[in-house]
Formats: sequence, structure tokens, C-alpha cells
Amino acid sequence: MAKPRFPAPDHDHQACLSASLERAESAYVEAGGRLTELRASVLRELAASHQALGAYDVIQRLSAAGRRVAPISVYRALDSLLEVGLVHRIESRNAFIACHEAHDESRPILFLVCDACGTVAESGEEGLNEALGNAARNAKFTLDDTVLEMTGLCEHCAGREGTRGH
Amino acid sequence: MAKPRFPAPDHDHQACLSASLERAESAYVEAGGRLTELRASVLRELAASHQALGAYDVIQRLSAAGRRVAPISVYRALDSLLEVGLVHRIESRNAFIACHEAHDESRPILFLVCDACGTVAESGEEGLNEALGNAARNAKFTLDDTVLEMTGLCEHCAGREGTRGH
DNA sequence: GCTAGAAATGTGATATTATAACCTTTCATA
DNA sequence: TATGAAAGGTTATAATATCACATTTCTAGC
Repeated sequence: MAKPRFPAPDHDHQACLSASLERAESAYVEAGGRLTELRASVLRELAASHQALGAYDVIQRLSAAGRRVAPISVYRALDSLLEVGLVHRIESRNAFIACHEAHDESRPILFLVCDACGTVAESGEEGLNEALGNAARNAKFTLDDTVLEMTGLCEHCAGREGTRGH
Repeated sequence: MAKPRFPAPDHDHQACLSASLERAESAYVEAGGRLTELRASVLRELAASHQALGAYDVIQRLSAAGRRVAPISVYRALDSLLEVGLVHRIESRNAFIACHEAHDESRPILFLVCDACGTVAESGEEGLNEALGNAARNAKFTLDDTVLEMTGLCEHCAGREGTRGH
């Protein structure tokens, strides 16, 4: 993950989706839980796009797909997927995205969120980790978790502002 | 703001509070709005500590101080204070803090949030800006806003975990 | 002073996000 | 094939945030 990249609007998304779901099974084996039908369904809805979805968006989509699920169930599934690292939470949106790549666990992830199309890219930018470490050290802060999010326009939307959704 | 610092539990908080409120009047003159009684009240509650408070915490405190205010009014006051830069929003907590120092507008602020006592420190760490700029450039991302938050334990709580509130 | 328009706030209702409490089902394993 | 732990269902509710519209307050210009 040297460079963060926004997927082109016309990329082969089926491949992304498959990759995400394939990783899921093994991630659960490694982490010690089970990729249940519910969790897989929730992940599928998230992985179906590169956009951040709210928990209630997921509920609506599952419902549209013929499956009624209570909020608490979706939140539980999301919690589990977050723990296993298959999903990320975008704090500034109260929303979730499927993780589309493996991460170096020791590094925080920077999310780039497009305000126009809602697409989220992940970055493992090098210098970032060091700068954050310095800040923590200077403040004598015992670091637990890090939230790094940027909002703006992705390369595909920058030229044609006002557009919604690729 | 070279080094972020967590205020000592026994620091002269009256001074912090006064400083914050003094800045407020001039900040509004500069920005072109008015520091109304409501906005000052909200700011006062936030500036009364270095902890992040939820909007409803503010409502409760104002109520305890004898002033009943509707949620929408507090949110409007908070929006105004945020615009003027007197208050910051901590996304990972859905909470707000009074800004206790002037910032270089061109740089994002890193917040260090103590999980034990809730105190928030602000940092303008140097390298950070560059790393974020690189990430944006690499992704061809047109940057608008940045959310940088770290959670963990402040120096005062690290030694005595489990403690709540200085 | 008086008044028109803009800015701020009040009022009441409601939308959105998230969790609590308790019960039932599913599944791996002994 | 019983058993206990993990997962999920059901119902209710908490916590966070906003909408729509009426009223008040402030400022500027007369």
C-alpha cells in the first residue's frame, strides 16, 4: 500500500468484491470467530461499493435484498467485522466501509473521503506514523488508537463538482 | 504550540478559562458575528474543563446553572463557535471542547484524547502536515478538511489506570 | 426615535445513530 | 447427543442531531 488510490468509476468492481469476501473467511479462521451468514451479508453490502454506508443504510439494503434485520443485529455484525479488521469505521461520518486491502497492523490507516461521491480510499502514508509517534511522545501520551480522516474531492470528482456517486 | 501538553490536574484553570473567554470576543469581531449570551454560556461550560462534552452534557450543565435550552439552540451555538474556531469537535466522541490556544489556520490539529479522564490536548505536530499533504497528492485528492484524533492515556492517568477525572 | 431587514433564538416535532435487557437458536466439541 | 459458548432475535429505549416555522433581538439607515 505505497500510494492510496481511488478506484476508477469503471474499474472491475466484481474483483474487489470477491477479494474482500475471500479474505473474510480466512480472517475469521485466524481471529478465532465464524464468518456467519449475517456477517457475510453485512460485509457483502459494504463491499458492494467503495462508499461508506451508515448502519441503517446497510439495514435498508439488506431489507431490499429480502432480509429483515434489526439495528442491534447489524451493529453486532459490524462490531465483529471491525474486530477482525474486515471493516473500518469512518468516525466523521458515523459510517462503515469494507476493507479492500490488508494492513500493517502496527500502522494507523488514513482515510480519504470524497465529499462528492462518498468513496473512501485508504492510505498507509509513511511519514505519518513517525509524526504521530512524536506527538504522542512529546505529550507523554500512551497511545491506544488513532483516527485519521481527510475529506475533500477524489480525482474523479474534482473535475466535475456537484456530481454524486460514480 | 511546539509541544502538545496535558494540563496538570492542579493547574490554574481559572486562567485558562479567562483566556478562552477573552479570545472569544475578539474572535467574533474578526469573524463578523456576535458573541451572544447563549454562545458565551455554551463556551463557558466547555471552557470550564479540558474535557470533551457532548451537546447534551452542555444542556444539562446549563440547566443545572438555571438556564433551560433546547438541543437545537445548543447545536446552533456550537456550530457558530466551531465556525469562529473557538470550539473543536472531537469526531470519535461526538463531543466538543473549547479551544485553549490560537492555531495556525493552515494546519490541521491533532487531538490527543485521554480515555481515563477525558481530557483533550491539542497538537500542531510538525511532520504531520507534510505527511498528510503527501498522501493527498499521491491520491490526487483535493483536500478540504482533516480529522486527526488519538486516544490513549494522558501522562497524569498513565500511572494510575482506572482513575476518572482529574 | 422609528422601522425594515438580517441575525439569532424559541418552540415543538422528529430524524438518525446506537445500545439495553432478555430470550432463543446454532454450532463445535466432548 | 447433551452441553456450553457464541451468535442472533425481539422489543424497547437511549443518545445524538436536525427540520420547520414563529418570535425576538440587533443593526443600519432614515
